Amino acid sequence: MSDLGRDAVSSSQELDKRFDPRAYERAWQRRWAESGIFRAEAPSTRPPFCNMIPPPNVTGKLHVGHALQTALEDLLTRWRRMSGDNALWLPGTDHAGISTQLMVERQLAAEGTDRRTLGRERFVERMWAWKRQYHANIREQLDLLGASCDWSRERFTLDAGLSAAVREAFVRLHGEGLIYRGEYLVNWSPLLGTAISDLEVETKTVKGKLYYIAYPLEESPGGGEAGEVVVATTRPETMLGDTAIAFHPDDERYRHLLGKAAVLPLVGRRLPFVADAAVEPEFGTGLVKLTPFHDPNDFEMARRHGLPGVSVIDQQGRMTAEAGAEFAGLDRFEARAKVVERLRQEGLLRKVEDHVHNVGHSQRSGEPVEPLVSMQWFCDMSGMAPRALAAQREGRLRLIPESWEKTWEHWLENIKPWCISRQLWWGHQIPAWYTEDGRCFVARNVEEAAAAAGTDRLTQDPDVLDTWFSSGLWPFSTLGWPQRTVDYDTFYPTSVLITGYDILFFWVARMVMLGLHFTGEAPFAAVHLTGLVRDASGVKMSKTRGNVLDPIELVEEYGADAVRFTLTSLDIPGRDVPLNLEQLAGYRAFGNKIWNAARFALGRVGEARVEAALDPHGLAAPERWILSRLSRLAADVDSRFRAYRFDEACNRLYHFFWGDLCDWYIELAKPALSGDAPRPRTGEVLLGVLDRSLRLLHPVMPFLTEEVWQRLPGHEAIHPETICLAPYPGREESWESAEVEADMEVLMHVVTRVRGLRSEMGLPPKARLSLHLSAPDAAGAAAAGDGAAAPADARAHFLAEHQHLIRFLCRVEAVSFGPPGDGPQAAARRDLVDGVDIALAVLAADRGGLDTAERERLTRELEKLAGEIDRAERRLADADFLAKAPPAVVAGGRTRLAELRERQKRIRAILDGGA
RNA sequence: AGGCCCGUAGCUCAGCUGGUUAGAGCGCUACGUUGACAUCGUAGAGGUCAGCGGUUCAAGUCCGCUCGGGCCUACCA
Repeated sequence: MSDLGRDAVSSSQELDKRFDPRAYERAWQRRWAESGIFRAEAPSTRPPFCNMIPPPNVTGKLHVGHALQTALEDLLTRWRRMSGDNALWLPGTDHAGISTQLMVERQLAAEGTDRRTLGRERFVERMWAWKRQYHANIREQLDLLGASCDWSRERFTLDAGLSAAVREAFVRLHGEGLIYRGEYLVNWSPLLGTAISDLEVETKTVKGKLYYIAYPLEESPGGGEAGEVVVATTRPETMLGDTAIAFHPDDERYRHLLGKAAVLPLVGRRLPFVADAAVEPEFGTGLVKLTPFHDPNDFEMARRHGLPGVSVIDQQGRMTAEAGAEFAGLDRFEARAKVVERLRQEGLLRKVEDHVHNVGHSQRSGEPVEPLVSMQWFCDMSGMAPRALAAQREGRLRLIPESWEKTWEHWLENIKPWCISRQLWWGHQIPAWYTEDGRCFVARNVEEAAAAAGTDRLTQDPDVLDTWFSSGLWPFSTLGWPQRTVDYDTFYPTSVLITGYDILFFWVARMVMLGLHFTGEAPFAAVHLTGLVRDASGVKMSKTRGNVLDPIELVEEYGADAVRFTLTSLDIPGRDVPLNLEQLAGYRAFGNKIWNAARFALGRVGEARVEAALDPHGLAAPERWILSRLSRLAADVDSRFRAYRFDEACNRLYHFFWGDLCDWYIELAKPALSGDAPRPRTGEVLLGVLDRSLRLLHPVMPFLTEEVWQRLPGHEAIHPETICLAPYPGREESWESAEVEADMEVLMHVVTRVRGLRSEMGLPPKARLSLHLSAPDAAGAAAAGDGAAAPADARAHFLAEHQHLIRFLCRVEAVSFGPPGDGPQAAARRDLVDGVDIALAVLAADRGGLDTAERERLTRELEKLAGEIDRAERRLADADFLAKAPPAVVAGGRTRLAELRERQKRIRAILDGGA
């Protein structure tokens, strides 16, 4: 395949004293890419694992949210690849219609031109040039993050294959009557000059006014006095398009108006009264003016009552000729002021109130959306939604975390037609052609349309499709659909999708619906929804706030591995991701720790080599302990990965490496490695543990682990070339021993307590100490504890056997064993931990008195103990507790109480004696 | 209006199916350059787990309510 493993990236075989991710990250990414090790097989006999990148927009650079998703997707892919799966992570980008077009239009504006001047063809060329440039940036950024994508399968939503898939999907849906064209009220963005879907409308709470306007009643035929009615509105300019007035059918105040009419001020149109339950009697005056063509509610009501509508606002947000000569051409907000002014002149403005209400804004361009009637293409989702719901309910599609299920259900149960046409130039042009006499033919291409139309004098529909239409096909269009390709057969349906919850409806739901519709299967078995990345204080990142962090700058400063580890460990289900720099620095320090632990090991393991198998027989306790811990770690990591709890997996990896391996095992190994107290195969175990730790860490920290692993003598026995393809370590039951772990735990607790005593006594650094240990404890609690714990004398034996380790770790001059009374009488301090009696003696010359600070501390300790003893006693005196709690819990309580009492006694003795 | 999430140490957050003494990282304090690491080591201070009530022998952990914060969905013009 390649010469990947032949020599490490840096020429020297030894690890540099300085840890610097920049020295190797880029180089490894390059080597991996060149070697082709991330290319998936098709067909393959290995189990498939596939995840599709949520295609980033080709609008520019990746943000931290992308980095989070990349870290998780790469983690899963690397983990499954090492576990032997045929892993495919398919990369690609999205043409992102509106956003990309806006970027290029901004560029054109800076050059003093615009797209209309350029013309459609040249504009689209320009768009492609942009795409090529930014696409390269995105590839580069994914590389820097260590993404192990299969670039040979890269896709772009506008490339030929995907475009064919889009046309196929459109034609089929149209044939099934699910895509149709019609004139309806849509959300219109005057600034963008296009219709947008419901999802692209953002509701904002704004302070506005509520205008009360008097509408004179039509004079009755008999010539009786007419009077007036008052309606309330937030948008007076729309009155020019009113065609009726409505009230609630039960509203006694207005019932008599049924069959009558009012006269629209300024216009003179006759407005009939209608009764409709949608009217809220409590709001305003209980009378609603109906403007069917500029308000969704009114549109519905007008339809129910067979009322016409008048378009008074055009696609630029200006008043139309139908609004009357006085207003035609005015901007909608100018028109508002003018209408109000005119009403005031006419004496018809009764009242103006401040009013806080919700107004739909265009998500991309920010201005208030204008509901208006226009000819658009729609996709009817009402048949697809129930299938998507069923897939989730029946477990064919898992949402992780599950808390999203209700939201998912709510949206799908209230699905509305999807407006899929956009009045833009960048995107998939709608595959519909019109004859000169206006007939419409939907087809895969113009030839097909011409054949159907019987003429080639055809014009293609100028509109393009909503970006989300093509991305909705992503999981299968990228694999060659509608062709039945080998890739499709090998990888579809895919394994998992990782994306942000903000596009659950935009993208995930549509992929599921379209996937089920076209392929009969949910496009992925699980969706892991990540939170939104926020800044350190939990505030959403935004350019205007200036709190945006660029993932690539973070990689430069902290290294990709630290960025990945940080983001991964912050992926807590159902929570957003607060990113702070201290944390990044902390995980970079973790990298440093790994680096230095490896340096230590490489310098000390002698002739040992990494072995594929490690036999625990004949090993001493510290070696058996670390192997036991390692096996449990591997089991934990596996279960946490499977549960999508990457945060927990990271925490366990971190604490194993730093705590178990560095803080304890390496320290325990030092005396053995330096020849002071040799033990069997210490070097082999240290190297073996390091090898497996690196492999376990690799999916999270690919660069560092590869760089270090390549230096381990004998690593070729695990994989000849790269850690990326080395087997992922699993549980090793023969390594596990609860007994050894329990014994070692006592030893470690004793060591920690002795260090504590030493520090509490405020001794000079060079103070010479001797330690006397005894077990069973003098309290004679007779509590040998539960079955798992060793009998006390065996425990003493174990400690005695490992006294050289205790001496080394506690840095005491001498350790002795025996009944408590045998200890040095000059014992300055005594304590009890895990049933082991500790007596620490100091040479008189090194010892000062019991100072005030220590006296205070001990007094506080005594108070705390008293409280705990009290609680434990009361609990053990409770008959209900004794009767109902499991025996193990009761026994545990007794042991603990005995130990608490004993500690209390000792501390009292110290306070009395040390005076 | 409906739904979801959150309120645990100074900060950012863990705490799985309820079980002894509530954890981590960072920050803080004291001490320490022993031959992997000062991007370090050892020890330490710091929490009435938002509040109230309930279930239970036992509740950050389960249930209800209240308060506070965030988000999503929604056609009161």
